[in-house]
Amino acid sequence: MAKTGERARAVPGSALDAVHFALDRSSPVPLYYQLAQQLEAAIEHGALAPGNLLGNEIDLSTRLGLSRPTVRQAIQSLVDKGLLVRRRGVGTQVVHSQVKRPLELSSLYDDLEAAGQGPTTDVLRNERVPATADVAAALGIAEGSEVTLLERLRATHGQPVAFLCNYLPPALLDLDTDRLGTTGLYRLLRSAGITLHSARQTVGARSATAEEAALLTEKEGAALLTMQRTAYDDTGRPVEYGTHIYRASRYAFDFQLLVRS
Amino acid sequence: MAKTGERARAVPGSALDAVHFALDRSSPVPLYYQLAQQLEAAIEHGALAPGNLLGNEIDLSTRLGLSRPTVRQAIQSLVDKGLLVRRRGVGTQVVHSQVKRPLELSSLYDDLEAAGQGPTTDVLRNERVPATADVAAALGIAEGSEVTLLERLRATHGQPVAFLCNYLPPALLDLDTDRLGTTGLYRLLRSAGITLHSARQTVGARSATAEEAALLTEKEGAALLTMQRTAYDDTGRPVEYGTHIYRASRYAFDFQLLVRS
DNA sequence: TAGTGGTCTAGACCACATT
DNA sequence: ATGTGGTCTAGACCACTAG
Repeated sequence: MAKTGERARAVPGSALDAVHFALDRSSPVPLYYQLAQQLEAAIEHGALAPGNLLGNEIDLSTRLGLSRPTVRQAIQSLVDKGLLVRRRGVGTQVVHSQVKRPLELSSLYDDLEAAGQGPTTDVLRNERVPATADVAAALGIAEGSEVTLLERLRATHGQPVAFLCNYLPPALLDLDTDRLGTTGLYRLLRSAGITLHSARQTVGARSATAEEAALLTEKEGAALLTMQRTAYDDTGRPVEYGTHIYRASRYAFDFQLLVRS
Repeated sequence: MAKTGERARAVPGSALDAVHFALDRSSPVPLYYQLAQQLEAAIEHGALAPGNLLGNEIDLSTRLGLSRPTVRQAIQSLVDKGLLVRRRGVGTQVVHSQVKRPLELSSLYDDLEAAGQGPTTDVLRNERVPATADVAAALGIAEGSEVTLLERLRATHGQPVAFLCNYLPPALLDLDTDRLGTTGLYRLLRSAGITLHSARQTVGARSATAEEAALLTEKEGAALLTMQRTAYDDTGRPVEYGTHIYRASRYAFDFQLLVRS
């Protein structure tokens, strides 16, 4: 029925034919994940350029020796990441922009470290205190019950950047002051087996009080960026409540949002 | 083989037996989506309390007359939303916190309206101008090419809240100044068939200049919250670039993050 | 040992967009 | 009319967790 008769179909090639995929069925890594990673790598390093079609899922699955649902699962994970777009009746293509960094629960320490700023941390306080009303509400515990209070001053190149005040539920973990001086709180939580899952944040601004100004070596009345955050683990239990203030002259939040369909 | 003989198994009931699910196979709405919505409703209105087990997926699927993959798809969508947690060998349960609002590309207009603040908008400028270097870079177009410039002052109860400056790519759409006075930009874009997909934001703070102070009826030097945002559609093409300033005394960003696994 | 979710298969039919 | 992704089925085996 094909108009071109027996001639090989001059398909666009889908830009994916040149890419070699190596799937290891004996690996404990799921096949859909292996495929997703290799697709992502192909996009990242340019083998798949923005706008390129991926080729239909049926062909892809037979070519890879996988079932269509498995291939779909791989593709879907990249769609969720914002790297691919599906269009019914058209195909799947690479998004046109270089959107890369996903949204993250920003860790100030990691942010600064990634920027090569060599962050340092002074632990000002690390002790148990009774929970005030706002802290108790945020952590979902009784007012007056004991919580860990953590006050830290973070700096880069000897210049203060932020004052961090955090509260953790009782008996969650023992925080080693020494280790807090050399790493971030979230990394410490992670290494203790606590996986953060979500957080509620409020970001605002206000003028520095005299005390805050002295602490951060700003002038009284200087603009400060403020952030309150309650973080939850994967079961939805509050893990941390913090009140942070940042020198607006030296820090800003930078993040990427993905809109929920 | 059951130790209890013919007695009905005294299963915990899974708290889901009492919930009635109405699936309409003739509806154009996918079955997995119908199920997800009804599960979410059950969680929202308390029929499924935090910590409740959902019951295993096989039973659930036979009980609903669906296949397991379909039920899994419904459950997975709620897991992605952060409402459910899966634990291998244990089961699926409702998260322990009342995390509700997902992360959204915050629309100031919608935020204020949702808060019952009855926002008003003064359109100060709505015209075509040549793109400056920063605007051109953000929108991925040539410097000097024509873009739509939009300047708006937003207020509630007669009090200014924010000054919004936005740039849109050429020929994207014609913005009706009258409609901009009564709704938000994002809603206008949406009704024009443009679906936002992701955005890159930078949030900071600074002290108000004399002009800004006058515009927002603040004192010179007052703390302002600043936001720059580039928004992209679902193909990754830039759709809007904006520079906003907010009175810190009257506004803060409030949002929820979901950590990517 | 039993039960759970995690993964995977090999099909099927439908809705939508393009030609 | 054709080709695409969107949905759905009815199984299967495995890995992990619990008692």
